[in-house]
Amino acid sequence: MAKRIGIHDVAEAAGVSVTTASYVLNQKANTRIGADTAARVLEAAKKLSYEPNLSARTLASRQSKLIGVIIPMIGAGRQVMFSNPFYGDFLSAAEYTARENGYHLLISGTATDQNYSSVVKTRQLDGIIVVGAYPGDAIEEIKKTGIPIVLVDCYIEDPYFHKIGINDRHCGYLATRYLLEQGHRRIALVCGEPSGGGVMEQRYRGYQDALQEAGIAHDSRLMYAGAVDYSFGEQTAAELLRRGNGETAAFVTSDITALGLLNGMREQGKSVPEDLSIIGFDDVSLSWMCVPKLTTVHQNISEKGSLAAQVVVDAIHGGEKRDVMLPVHVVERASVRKIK
Amino acid sequence: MAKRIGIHDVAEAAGVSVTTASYVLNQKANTRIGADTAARVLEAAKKLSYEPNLSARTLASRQSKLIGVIIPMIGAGRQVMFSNPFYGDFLSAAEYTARENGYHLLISGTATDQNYSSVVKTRQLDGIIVVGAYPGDAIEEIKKTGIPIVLVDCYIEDPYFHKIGINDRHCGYLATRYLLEQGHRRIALVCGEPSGGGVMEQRYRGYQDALQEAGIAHDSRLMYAGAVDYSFGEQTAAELLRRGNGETAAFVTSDITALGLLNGMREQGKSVPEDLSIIGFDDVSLSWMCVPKLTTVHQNISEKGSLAAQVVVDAIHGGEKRDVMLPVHVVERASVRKIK
DNA sequence: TTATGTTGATGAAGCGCTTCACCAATGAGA
DNA sequence: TCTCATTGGTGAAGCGCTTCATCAACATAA
Repeated sequence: MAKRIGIHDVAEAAGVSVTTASYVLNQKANTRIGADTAARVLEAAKKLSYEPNLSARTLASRQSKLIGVIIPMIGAGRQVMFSNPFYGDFLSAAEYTARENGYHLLISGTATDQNYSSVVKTRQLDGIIVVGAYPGDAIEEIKKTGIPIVLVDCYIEDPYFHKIGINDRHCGYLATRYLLEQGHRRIALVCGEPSGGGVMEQRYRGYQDALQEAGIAHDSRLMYAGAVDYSFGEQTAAELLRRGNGETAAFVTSDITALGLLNGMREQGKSVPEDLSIIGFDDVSLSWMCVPKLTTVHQNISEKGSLAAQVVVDAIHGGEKRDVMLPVHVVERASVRKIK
Repeated sequence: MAKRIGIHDVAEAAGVSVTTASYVLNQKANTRIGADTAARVLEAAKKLSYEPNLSARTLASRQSKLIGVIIPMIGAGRQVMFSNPFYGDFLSAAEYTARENGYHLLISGTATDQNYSSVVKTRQLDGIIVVGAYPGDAIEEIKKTGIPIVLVDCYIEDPYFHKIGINDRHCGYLATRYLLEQGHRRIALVCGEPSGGGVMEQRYRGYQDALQEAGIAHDSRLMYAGAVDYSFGEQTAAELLRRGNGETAAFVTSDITALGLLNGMREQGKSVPEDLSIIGFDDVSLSWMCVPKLTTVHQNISEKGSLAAQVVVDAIHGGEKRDVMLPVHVVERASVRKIK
């Protein structure tokens, strides 16, 4: 383990003071350093392959260059954190963009919404990204620390937060209208808990909007609410057949659940889209990893992740309040059939 | 943003010196502090809801309580980092165990094997977990930093590294033997690049072992080597039918690829397991998220992730060299049929 | 009595970096 | 000539914590 080389060594090698080296290395603005001096420092740093000690930097500057990510709905224990591939894609993109901006991501693994504010403090997080929080969650606690917070897919009214999301209500409307356009009249809604002010509630409303527009009375017997996972979709297949309400199509508010429903139907001896048309939501990779490929509401998950990182970085640098709505569209594949 | 309270405040509140507070808070051994004094400090810390500043701690103690994770095969750009759900499960478990031990995980998102040693230095990582590295990778660089390194699913002969894995060769043998036991004779092998000394090579060998044991000559025309992803499996379905070598079964060395093959076959108008039996590898959640459910070689991914974290933590604390082989077994589901 | 431990607690020196306040030198303006 | 900016650069004080060396007080052994 070679002797760790510090800024002191760089300064010495370049024949300048530590202060000067620090200024150059940090490309500080409003600080007058001659071009040639700067070049000398940079060269020395490169030659010694100097790597700054971030702990020291953080301590002195009060900036950790670390961004926290909270995903409240992740499972307990050491179970499936990314059961929904949405998060994998999201995080991957966020990580990339954060890194490009000189930040690292600290991902909260367990249901740590409670004690996450402790991490914020101990690790001196510069900013934080929260995905899918419901009103009433413990974000308020973090808010107290005063760092920028970006809410993704959250419907929390508070000007303090930056926001990124899609128009979930409109999405629900689009998906349902698409089904209607294909001639369907009895349309099931399979979704996560549609209460509590989250995205599910919005998508549910959109579903109602479309039905209403088409002059179809809302029939609560066509609603199947439960978890946002594969199993619920699978169970719903059985339940749907048991109830026998004659649905010809289903709007499922997440691809993972849609996949469960699709496979569940097949296990029940039914086929998709012949016996039931299905439209999903998210357009995760899973949606084309099945037969038939899933028709779904596409949202650009990578873009969302990347933007979340960008917004939080900008906010850290004093950027203004952001509130972004990303575009979506229905992508037609093979799980919906047209009926005359 | 309330004034940040430090160890100084705790010490003051407890009426002791900062040193004493520090000793108590860190539960330092070999340090004589009276029980009542310790209690006072702890109480003060709790009352003030003191959270240590990890940067300061890291700087002073040279321990970051941060563990790096490198996954070399992740994609470029902001694309799919966790395209293979294996990683999600693995990381989730590793994160949990690390956290339980007072460590956080720093996950490398892009193909940073090159510059990762820079992260090791700048963030002062205490240890590192490397998944699926091939010999010749830039781990040597990191090795120079002297921190404990745990290699997961790697076949690199070097006593410096701790190792966790499964007996991939035996796994390949088990999977193939299972197929043989079900009466199959012409068995395709669909795998990632079986060269370069990685797990794929081992599984390939196991496949050969089983064939040899059964007195079946190895037929290279039954081999399909390519990427470890869904698309390759899908393509292989077409290729397999094109070649027309009469395989009745396939051993696919990863579930994600197996799923691609399974769905690909269906798209080609064939059915599984009637026209082709498939056995996968890993037993990721995807393997039961399909119809028919996938027969596969089960490995406990969560256990692997958890153990990786535990081993690196132990190593940081001076634990001895570990070299663990986790057990595996074939889990029978519905993608393999018995032929007489 | 003195020497020797033992227990409980502390002062102060950093860890490697940032940043404020300040300084020396030079040029411009009057 | 003197003053006042401007440019280029530096000294030193921390950031909040750990940890080494040291100490006071008291008990025990000789």
